[in-house]
Amino acid sequence: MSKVEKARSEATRQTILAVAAAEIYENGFRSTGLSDILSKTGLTKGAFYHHFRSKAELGLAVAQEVVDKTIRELWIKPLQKANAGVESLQSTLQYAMAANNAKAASNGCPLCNLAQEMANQDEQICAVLRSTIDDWLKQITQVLKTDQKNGVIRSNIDCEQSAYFNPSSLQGANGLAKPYHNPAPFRASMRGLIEYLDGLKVSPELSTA
Amino acid sequence: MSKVEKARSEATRQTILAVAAAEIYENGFRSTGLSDILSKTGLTKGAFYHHFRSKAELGLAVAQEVVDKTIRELWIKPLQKANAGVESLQSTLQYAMAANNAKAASNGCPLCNLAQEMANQDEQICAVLRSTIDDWLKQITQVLKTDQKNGVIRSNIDCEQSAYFNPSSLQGANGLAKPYHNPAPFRASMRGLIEYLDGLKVSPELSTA
DNA sequence: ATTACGACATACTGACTGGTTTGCATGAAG
DNA sequence: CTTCATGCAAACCAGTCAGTATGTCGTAAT
Repeated sequence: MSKVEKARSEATRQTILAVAAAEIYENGFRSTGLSDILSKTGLTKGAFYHHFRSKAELGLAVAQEVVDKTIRELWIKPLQKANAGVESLQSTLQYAMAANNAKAASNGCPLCNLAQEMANQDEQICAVLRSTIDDWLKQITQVLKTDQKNGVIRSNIDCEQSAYFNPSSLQGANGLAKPYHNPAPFRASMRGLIEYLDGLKVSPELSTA
Repeated sequence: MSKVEKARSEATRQTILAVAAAEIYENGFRSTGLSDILSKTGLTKGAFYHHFRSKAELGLAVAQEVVDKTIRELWIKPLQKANAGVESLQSTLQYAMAANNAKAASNGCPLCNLAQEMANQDEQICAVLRSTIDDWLKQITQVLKTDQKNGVIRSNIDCEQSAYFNPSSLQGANGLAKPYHNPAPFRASMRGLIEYLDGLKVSPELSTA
């Protein structure tokens, strides 16, 4: 296997992964047929089953190679810079609010979608999602504790619990908005979450006033 | 059609509805085959298609005759008693927290599940879910406004927006907990929501301290 | 030049899906 | 006692699904 061959092979695999992730994001895992993926990639079943042993394995790959990475890139990494505090957390939310549009509103959050659909169907995918969420929670907890140590947020706050509340509300904002097909409910919920975070601060200044 | 016949017919319809709702709640609409429903009811296809014209119509019926009613009974009605305020809202959340167990954690919220799965698949179901949510939001808004008028919660609170935040966070708490198969994440998120509601009050006394 | 293997394409299979058709039992109406 | 619609059962149908078996082409090592 030459380097050129290997690269081309990996490229088709990535093509399948990307298209599958997009399709699953929009219509769900179960509703996405292999035929949908194949026609959109221009590939055939032979290609698919050369790279994946089953549709379930594809789902797992999407979870750990697309969804997980997306969450880390968009939600965890921005919190990893030095001295990141509640403000950083809030700015990720502000950004998500601004970026949300009708299509994103209908589609929701890729992580949440998978979790929702596969919770009772595929334990392996659940495990992947749990590890993603766990790391997300850890990062938020650290951010809160940093601010707590710096006297930015109140000392009686349970940082772990408050950390839970963040991805939770974010998922909820996504989920509630889906049947509305527009970003308004999402944004309203997000403003609520931002206010909640304001409430954690020692001197609660309403940033959304 | 005699009264006896009519009653028996309606009974089988309700049987189908109930079993279908349970099955959909656990595994989703798409993953629930008619065969699953039929075998669990002991009925046949003939019976099913006598009462429903299609599987889609069954989904719609489940949405408006089971899910909608459940939400109203469990979440909206408790807020309709006279002088219901934030405390009433918080006690519904406390109740949900206590009632949640491993199975409920895995299954999530029936409304959220349907919304999540059908957002891009069935606009009629979306419409039903929207009307349920809308009524829910209206009721919460009224509860908040009542307390606002009574000076229980702060006057600068945007009641509509805060109302959105409630079902949203509730759905999120359900969604986040699903892949964990246990109630802990759900409860942590719910405590966060209860604290948020505490924060709306004029004199914020931490009820969860 | 030959062999061998990786990267796919083509064609096919069996299971299962939602949906239809037809038949039959029962109880009410004339 | 017959007639007839209702409520359902049983068998069947066409389409779709994931998955497989086999073939082909290009590259690369020998």
